[in-house]
Amino acid sequence: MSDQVAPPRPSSYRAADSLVRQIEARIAAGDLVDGAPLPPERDLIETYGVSRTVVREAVAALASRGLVESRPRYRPVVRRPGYDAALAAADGVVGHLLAQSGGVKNLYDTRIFLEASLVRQAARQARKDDIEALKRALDANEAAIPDSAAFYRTDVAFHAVLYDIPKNPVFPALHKAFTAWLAPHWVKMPRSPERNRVNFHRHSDIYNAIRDRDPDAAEAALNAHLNAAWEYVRGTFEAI
Amino acid sequence: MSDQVAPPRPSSYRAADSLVRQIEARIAAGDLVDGAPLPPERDLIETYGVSRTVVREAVAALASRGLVESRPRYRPVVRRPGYDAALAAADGVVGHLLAQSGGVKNLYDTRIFLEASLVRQAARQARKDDIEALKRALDANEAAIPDSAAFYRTDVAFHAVLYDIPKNPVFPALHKAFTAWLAPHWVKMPRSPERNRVNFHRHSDIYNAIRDRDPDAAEAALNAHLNAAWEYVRGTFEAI
DNA sequence: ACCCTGTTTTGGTCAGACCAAACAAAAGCT
DNA sequence: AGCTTTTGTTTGGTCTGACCAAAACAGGGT
Repeated sequence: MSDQVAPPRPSSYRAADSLVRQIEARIAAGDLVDGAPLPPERDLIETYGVSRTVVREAVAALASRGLVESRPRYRPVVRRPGYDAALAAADGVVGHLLAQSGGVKNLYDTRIFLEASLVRQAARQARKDDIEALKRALDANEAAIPDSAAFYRTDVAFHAVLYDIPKNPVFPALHKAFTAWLAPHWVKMPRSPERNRVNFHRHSDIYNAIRDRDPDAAEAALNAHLNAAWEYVRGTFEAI
Repeated sequence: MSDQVAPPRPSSYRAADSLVRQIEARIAAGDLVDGAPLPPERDLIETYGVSRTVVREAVAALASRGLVESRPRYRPVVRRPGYDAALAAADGVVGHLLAQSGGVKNLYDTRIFLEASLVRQAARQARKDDIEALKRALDANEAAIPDSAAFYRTDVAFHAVLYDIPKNPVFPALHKAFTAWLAPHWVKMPRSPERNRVNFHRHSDIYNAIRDRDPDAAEAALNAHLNAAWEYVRGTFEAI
């Protein structure tokens, strides 16, 4: 009865890799649905005829790929991967990159570059409801000027609308990733209602340019906005 | 919900996590140099006073983060993370995304968007030596017209120059990632000297526009180029 | 020097065990 | 009944110790 169910031992490749592929297939096939817990490790042992070591390694690999979400003592939860999961997988490495010299600047420059292109695109192709959504985000931003915490949230939300306009799910995922990665430096930036008001006006400039279908003005406004913000953030890690 | 890209650490007291952090620190501190093999598992057991299980889990986690490179039966090799490692970490998930409906299109659209912005930027800010490098790549591309395999390589190399112009290491990493992810579909695209010649002329258009400092023309040429290419690629996975 | 061979390392896998947190059901209280 | 408490079970996390096979190493013969 202690006979092995797994017959072939390829011996050149890891058993865990094989298990990973099998579970991946089950997720892709819908056998393991999103949100449902993964079968217990001991069940997987029987099902696939491997040792617990292999199962655990496979689950860990799945988790690192974002296909399952495993909290310390809970059953791992299956996650059909989304575009944000892809970026989340890069999270660990990005942490190191940010710690390296110039890491924050490189990433932030990339964001500015991307976002400048987004507003340019928006000025040319945004639909009416996109512009309305942008307006709503702008209004919410204005209303939050007195409250710096709320202002930060509405600030992020305003920019998020920009990433939604192309209707490509990659962009919102990028926005989430950028804000998550840069937030640690961001929150250290001094904030005040006065600064909030200035930032709101920058947002307003961007909105107006998009509404007026002026790509160059939109791009210029956004660059001015984010470059100014950079100056404020830079002070928080002069040591690097 | 504040669904973060980085899974918030839920007061996890996993021994492996602690080990991961310690080894990370040693890599960051230069104690473990890039390219050197990681200490044997049994040494780590003694050094950190944990079981082999924990050590192996930690090494696996490190590997998934791209901090070490572990082939099946070799000593893991330390890798100081670069920007491409970050994208490589996302590789696993991206594979699933590409398999999903519209996945390839979403990613390719993102690439077109990015690259269009790059050429626009290049037309405005490329330095003389950038333009010379582009010219060299273009010439190599022309010379390779008769040889489809060589043409593909020089094609990629030409686009790579575009990503180098901003002098931001994030972009070349993105280029590597994009080509790696899209290559499987790309190689299935029918190729011929005639098609190569057409593509070369598109490249030539892009180069000329950049040299002439005409952002709009550069962007238009690139969009025409990549959108045309999409039409050829699309046929390779109509099933999706 | 070079190639072959036997020994030692070292990663990969397995088995069985224990603990503590999470979960679920039964028991107790209001 | 409805809710809280207790208890038993499940399940992930860790440890120990062992074995195998491939890689790295050390000699030995040519």
